[in-house]
Amino acid sequence: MSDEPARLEEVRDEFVTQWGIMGAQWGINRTMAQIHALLMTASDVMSTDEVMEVLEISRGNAHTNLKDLVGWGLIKIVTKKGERKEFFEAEKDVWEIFRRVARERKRREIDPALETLRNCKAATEDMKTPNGKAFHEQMVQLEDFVSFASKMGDRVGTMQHGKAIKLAMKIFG
Amino acid sequence: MSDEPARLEEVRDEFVTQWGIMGAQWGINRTMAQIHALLMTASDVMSTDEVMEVLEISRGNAHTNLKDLVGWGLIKIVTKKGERKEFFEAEKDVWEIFRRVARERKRREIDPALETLRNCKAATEDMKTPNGKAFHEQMVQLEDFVSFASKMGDRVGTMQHGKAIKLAMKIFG
DNA sequence: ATGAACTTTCAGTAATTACTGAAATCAGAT
DNA sequence: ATCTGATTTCAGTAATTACTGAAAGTTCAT
Repeated sequence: MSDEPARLEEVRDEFVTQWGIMGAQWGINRTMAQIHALLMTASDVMSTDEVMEVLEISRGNAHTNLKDLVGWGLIKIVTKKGERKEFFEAEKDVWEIFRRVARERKRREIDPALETLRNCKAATEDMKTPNGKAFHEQMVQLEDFVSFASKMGDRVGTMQHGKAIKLAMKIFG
Repeated sequence: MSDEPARLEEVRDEFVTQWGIMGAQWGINRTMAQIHALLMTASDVMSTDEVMEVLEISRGNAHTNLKDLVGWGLIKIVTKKGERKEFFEAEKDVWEIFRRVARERKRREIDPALETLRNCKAATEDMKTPNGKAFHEQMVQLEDFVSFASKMGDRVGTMQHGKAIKLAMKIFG
């Protein structure tokens, strides 16, 4: 039986790899998801150089993706006193991660879709032909649904963990 | 003021384009999303050739993406009697679309992630070092959350529109 | 069996997206 | 002002993903 630290590294590697694949299936890029997985399971903050080394990626790539993760609110920059370098630390609370991803995806994906739907709805408001009316009605249906999803996103995004758990129990308990 | 059919075509084009962009931001390919948008707003079934013509894409491309959409359960093949050709028709009910997408994404993305998490959890079950314990705990947290999400997906995937509305009202009303 | 109408596959190519590495820039210490 | 240790940018390149078009396959009528 191999020693524990070595086994841990192996398992962690598997996790990082799979998280990367998963990220890629969603719209997120593989490296960004891998860095996130790495930091989520790091026992301490990491520097850009450490990330570069572990994942064997270039400085530019590491830099870009670390900053993107900061943009998503999934990791934050920490500075050590006396050190000039930046270090990174991931949010580890799962509920918090979910909230931030939900908020960000809503902002980037749902909101623009909603705008288009509203345009298309408005532009066909007054149509009289059966086709025009049918199209308009489809836009109404979509807009209703997506704006509902958007509101849910807002709700969840501001909900505390405890509240969410209670709510979940009520629904699925 | 231009005539209604022409205006409708313009608006519909905008919708198709934007739906394609949205699809691309999610993991779905642009063309597939465009075809879906096209069929969702079609007043009648469409053939492969019609789709090719409207979107100006090749036969191979149209074919592949139409079949993928069938695989997602978002459109279905209809045959007209006397005609040998296949025609396609989209599910237009928004709730039904949502259910099918939820079901499919769960199957393709959530379930495999869950398997990895369970592996990583099991592989670190017995660890004694602080790092091993911390990693294990993180896997437990993630597994709990993702399996919860998975269960939600199942629930929603089998829920009827009316039930869902009532539930939503209870939560967000 | 032959052929017409249609569907499916796939090798080659185009388009898109991600990554590298080196140069430019920045910020604090001397 | 200069140097040092770091961050940021970006032109060029690599990798990935999507698309084309033509050939092969299928199905049904004759």
